[in-house]
Amino acid sequence: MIAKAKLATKPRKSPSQERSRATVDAIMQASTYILNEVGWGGLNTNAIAERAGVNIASLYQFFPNKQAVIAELQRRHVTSIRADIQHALQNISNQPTLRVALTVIVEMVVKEHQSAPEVHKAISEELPLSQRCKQYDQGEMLKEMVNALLPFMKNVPDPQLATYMVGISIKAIVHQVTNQRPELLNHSSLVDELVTLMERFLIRE
Amino acid sequence: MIAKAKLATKPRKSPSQERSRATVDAIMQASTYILNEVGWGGLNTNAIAERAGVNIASLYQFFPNKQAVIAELQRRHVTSIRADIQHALQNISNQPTLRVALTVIVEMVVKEHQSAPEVHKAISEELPLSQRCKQYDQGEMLKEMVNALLPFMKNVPDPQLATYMVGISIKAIVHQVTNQRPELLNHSSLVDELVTLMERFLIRE
Amino acid sequence: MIAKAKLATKPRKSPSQERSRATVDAIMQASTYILNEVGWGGLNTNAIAERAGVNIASLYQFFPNKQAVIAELQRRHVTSIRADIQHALQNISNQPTLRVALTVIVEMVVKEHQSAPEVHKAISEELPLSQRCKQYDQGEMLKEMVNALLPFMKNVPDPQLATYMVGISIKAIVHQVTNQRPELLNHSSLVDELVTLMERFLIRE
Amino acid sequence: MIAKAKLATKPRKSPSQERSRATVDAIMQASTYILNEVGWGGLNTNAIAERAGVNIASLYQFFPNKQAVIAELQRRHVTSIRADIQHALQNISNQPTLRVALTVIVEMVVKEHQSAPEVHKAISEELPLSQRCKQYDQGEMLKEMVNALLPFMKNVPDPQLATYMVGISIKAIVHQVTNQRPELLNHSSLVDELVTLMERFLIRE
DNA sequence: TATGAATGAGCGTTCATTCAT
DNA sequence: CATGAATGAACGCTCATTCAT
Repeated sequence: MIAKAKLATKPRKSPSQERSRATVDAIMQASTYILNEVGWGGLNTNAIAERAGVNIASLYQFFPNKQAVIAELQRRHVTSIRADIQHALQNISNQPTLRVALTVIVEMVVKEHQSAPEVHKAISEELPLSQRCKQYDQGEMLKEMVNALLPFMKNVPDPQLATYMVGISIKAIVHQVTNQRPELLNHSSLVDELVTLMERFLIRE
Repeated sequence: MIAKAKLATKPRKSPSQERSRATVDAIMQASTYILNEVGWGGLNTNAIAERAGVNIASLYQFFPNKQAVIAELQRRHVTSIRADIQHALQNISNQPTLRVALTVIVEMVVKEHQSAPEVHKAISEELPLSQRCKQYDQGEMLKEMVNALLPFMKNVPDPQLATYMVGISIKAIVHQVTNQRPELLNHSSLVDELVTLMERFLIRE
Repeated sequence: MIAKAKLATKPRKSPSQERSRATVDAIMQASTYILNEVGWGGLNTNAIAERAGVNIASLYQFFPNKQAVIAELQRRHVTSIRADIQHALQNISNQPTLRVALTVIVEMVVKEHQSAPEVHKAISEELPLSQRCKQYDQGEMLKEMVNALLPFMKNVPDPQLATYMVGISIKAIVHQVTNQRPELLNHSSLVDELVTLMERFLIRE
Repeated sequence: MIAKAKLATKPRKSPSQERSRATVDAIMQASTYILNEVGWGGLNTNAIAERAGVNIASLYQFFPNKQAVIAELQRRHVTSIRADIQHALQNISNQPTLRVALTVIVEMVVKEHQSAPEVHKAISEELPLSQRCKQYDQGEMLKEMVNALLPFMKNVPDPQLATYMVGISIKAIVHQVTNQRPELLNHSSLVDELVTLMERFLIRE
């Protein structure tokens, strides 16, 4: 018997009282802990509740189902970095040179990975892609990035495509480096090289 | 109680007769099917056996546990593309220009994604990273790529790092495009642009 | 592949409400029933839960595994008779003659076998010895028995050994008689003869 | 669902050929090994066959089912010691004194435990009693023992009962000592004391 | 409302036994 | 007939979720 289901992922009620918020926070923290220490296979609602120190029935008073817990986990992470992202993107156009603009972007992505590395790692490495919130990976920033970078480009036949490629590359490289060779992030040469990779691609002379 | 365990993932018995090889093949095929149609969450040994049309106990005569089934799935995929990879890598140095060499590499990666796209997608998008075989993601090809590309580079301060970055970028972009915008692969412009991205990074004049 | 494993046998949760105590009791009762009616081979957790009228998952909320159920079964039986044993042992020294003292002991053992005969039979005949709780067979009472009987002995070269032998004999005879020829227990001659066997061994004139 | 079944326990065919005998022997040896090293819980036909180095289907050509394997194991053990037992029993009446006669019996029982200690331990400690062949525990020797010992008894009100008790005691003590304190068997005092226990019970002056 | 208890459905795995070459 | 393969029926145990106090 093979079946697939879609469930509501909205939190059941907004934690208005302090007590409630603490409970939800504990659930989020516990979920992150388990994802990192045990992995996706160990992430079950009973374990989350136990680790969080809340009763399993309480968990279900704040979340309609397991999916909602996972969704909230991602929503929180996205929210926590969205401000940074927005801020960075808006500043890009004001930068004097492409090099500076790209540096801003790269550093933003790095920051994104370092702000809550466990959460990020848990989400990006343990959650099967089918469990991911659309918003999470999907760069809404793409359009904004295109607009921001367009003025700097020279001889780029398809700016949209180029931006797409640039976005993917930056994310992928920063992600891999963060998880496989974090020591490289300390040497500025990585950021430099990343910026160079993009710069030479977007300005072709 | 939170615990993590590692199990042997080697096949239990290698099928010697043809009948059993068919059984194992059916298991592999069924696993792939389920990963694609239902996702990681629906991949359980009973479902695999049922879909494969074999008894669950037969599955366990050839695989000591579920992990081993998953591992074999990955092993087979890696094996099936390793030949192509080896061949491509050995030919790189013989290419006249960097542009041609890079094109060979990119096309190899594209081929890798297209040879068994469902398997590849299933493994790379559904399997939590902690379930992946080490060999799978690990680019042994990195060293070889460095050697092959080194003669072509100009003004690259850290060829090792550059190659690492190039490798990640190509994989990431081809992967994302394959899964999100497969129509782009038909227009040669993507490959062209990818090659351009790399070429301008490795030859800086 | 041949392997042996030891698992924790401590109860997982102690039932705090009355409802759950009833559940645990039902599980114990069902286990005893199955051991008696079907035997060790039929003692599986699903059957226990079904017979107890509780959900299988409930069973596992109070017992971490099957072993724990079996262990608890034994623990309860031991506990239920320990009081009698203690009481009897403490009274031995106060008896006027060896004959009376031995009678007390024998009657205690008989009582032990009759207090919960099904449980006792199930445990002692169906449980492979490797499944037994250490405490169960282990006579802690040996030391106490030695001390109690010592003053009565005459010409016994090794009182320790003699007590050991006496203990084994009483248990074995009562056990076998209980299970094979229970009608003998009604005739007081058996107890008499048992006492005589011991008396003549411990007082040699 | 609770059910109980009785199956035929006769070997399917007598191993006439040499090859066959070797196979059966290997199966017996493997069963004993597993019983001792893993216990009753690990004794399954697949494991037996694997350990014996024979195909599982071959096992079922010599034994109709698992019960038959177990039965044969016991039958062989009984057979291997029956000669000794018969011999000893027939000699009892010819002994000059009760003390010598009892010594013969005790030494016979000791020998029985030492002749194939693993087999004996496996059968007596791991096999649930419901798996035992009737013949095994059941002393047919009882009647013979009564007859043999009767001439020596003095003032024993119920010789039948006394013999029954004596038989149980000897077996139980030797068994326990063998398994718990084997070092005691070397000191002759144990046998001496055992004989004394019986002697003073059967001759009351 | 917070909590201990409960549960249906199902998953990973085993085992006694039979089939087919 | 010896062997690899196959299988039905369980069994131990878990998990997402709900009930009841």
